[in-house]
Amino acid sequence: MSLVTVYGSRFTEIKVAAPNIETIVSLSKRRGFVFPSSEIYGGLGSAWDYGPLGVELCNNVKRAWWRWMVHERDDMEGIDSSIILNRSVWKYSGHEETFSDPLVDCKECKSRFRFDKLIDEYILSDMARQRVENPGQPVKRELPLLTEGWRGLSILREKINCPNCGKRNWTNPRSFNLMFRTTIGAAAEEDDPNALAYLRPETAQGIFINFLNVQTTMRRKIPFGIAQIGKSFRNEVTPGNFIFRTREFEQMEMEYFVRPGEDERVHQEWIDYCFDWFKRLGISPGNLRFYEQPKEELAHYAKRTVDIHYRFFPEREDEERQWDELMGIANRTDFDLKAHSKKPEDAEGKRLNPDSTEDLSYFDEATKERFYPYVIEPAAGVNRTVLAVLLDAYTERTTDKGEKRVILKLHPELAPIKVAVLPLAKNKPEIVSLARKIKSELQPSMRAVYDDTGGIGKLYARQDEVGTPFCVTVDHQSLEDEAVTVRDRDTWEQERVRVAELSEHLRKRLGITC
RNA sequence: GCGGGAGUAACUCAGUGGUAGAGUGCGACCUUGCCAAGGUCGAAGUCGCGGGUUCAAAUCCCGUCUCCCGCUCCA
Repeated sequence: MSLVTVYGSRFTEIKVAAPNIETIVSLSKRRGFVFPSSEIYGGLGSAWDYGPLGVELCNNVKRAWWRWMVHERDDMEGIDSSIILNRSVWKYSGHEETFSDPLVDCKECKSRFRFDKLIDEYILSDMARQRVENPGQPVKRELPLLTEGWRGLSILREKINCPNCGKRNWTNPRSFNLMFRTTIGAAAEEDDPNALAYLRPETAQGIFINFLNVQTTMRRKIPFGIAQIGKSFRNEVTPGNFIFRTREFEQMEMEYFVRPGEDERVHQEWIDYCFDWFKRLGISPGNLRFYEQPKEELAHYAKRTVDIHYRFFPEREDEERQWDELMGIANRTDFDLKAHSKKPEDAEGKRLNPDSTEDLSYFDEATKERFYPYVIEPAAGVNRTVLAVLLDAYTERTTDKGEKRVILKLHPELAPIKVAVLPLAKNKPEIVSLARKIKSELQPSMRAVYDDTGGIGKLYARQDEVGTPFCVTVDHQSLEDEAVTVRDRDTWEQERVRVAELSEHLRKRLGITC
């Protein structure tokens, strides 16, 4: 097939804009990617619905991840665990206790503070004061830190003034658990502790509790991983920034089980492997970076965590604040498998987990050793990935006529629509029916649409704006030479392709192999 | 939760007490046929919601919800 440039580039400038989130929100709504949820009832804070194009994009992101993470590897299995799990899962994973923020309010000025932080600050400054006042004397720590309970309450009441207004009139500390609660059983009372259940705040626990099921049924040897994609729910104190932080979100998580001692090396391998994935999705490396979480920020289960950041907020002045988390790759050690196992005992021989019926340790046949595997966890958000992909693909181009054109340079694998078939003359029935026929023939192997409402320029512009990689135009000549024009979204170059070879031609350029 | 800003058509917005508007987009038809062409016609908003003041409220007042920015927070 010969490359015939029927029509050369007609743009004078390509401006890769640094779009702010507002631009993407507007485009998303206008073109059917993302709608504000429950809009006709005034909306629901921080909830978004994916429209016809958005759901295609989401599904494509998930499919790409699954293929990269599961199908292309030899050491991976997938599962889909339920969202509501036995409450004990969250008790022993530490989420019931740790996944919450204790807050107090100043009744005078209505300011709100983290209770534990106030106490910690007071104790540290009190210790500093002792050092100054009694140099050389042993320093007395006034009270235990938060991990030992609410015993800081009297300190708060007696010694801490509101940092904002200086008064001392506190509410009781209240625990804001980030897990959504519900009750199981239609007739259960809302506050019945036996009926209490949580919506999962992470998909990981569903993997840990199935570790043995997967390992034995699939006859897996360590190292291997289990992947899962699914919804999670967190009652965030401050959600926001479009789909960046929502209370309901979708995660793509994988737990990779390794022998203790090999965890640090494998962790680093996964960090690099994951970074490559985002590059593979077409995201510019200049908008990606690594972020090593400082020790004090680490989650309760993590030994080391490295995040992959995306420059979500390029409009912010403070360079550091332009970046935020896209994916976290954590070394969770053997914390979770051990926590869910019935075997481990404390110093006095008492079982640490009296509720579990299984021991989730692994027996290595080669070395005849039994141990709890360490876990490396790459966890990414579907929604954040979609947002990053949209931001990164957004391009503005100024044509010769000075018109601004929006082009979404999505990776072909992610594009909601792969090809649009457009008749050049819609008042010629032969051309229209040929175009419709071509569209029908492409349909089974790729997402294809037909459109004839408008001049050709408008039809191209519409497809550019939603990231369709290819447009196929059918003209008078097509009726004679059985060939059509394939127009490229990024270069606007055209080539003539025989109809008989069209499907294969497009599949090749789209990278569709199956 | 506090402070500030905002909410009018699908999108971007004008409209400071007197009949609800523009551009874009959308639909139909005519004309045209390779980068948002032109023309004609059309659909679409109880001006976020509730109350109050007024002869009359998108507009003034009170309440409330939502969004944005800042504070606080963010496995």
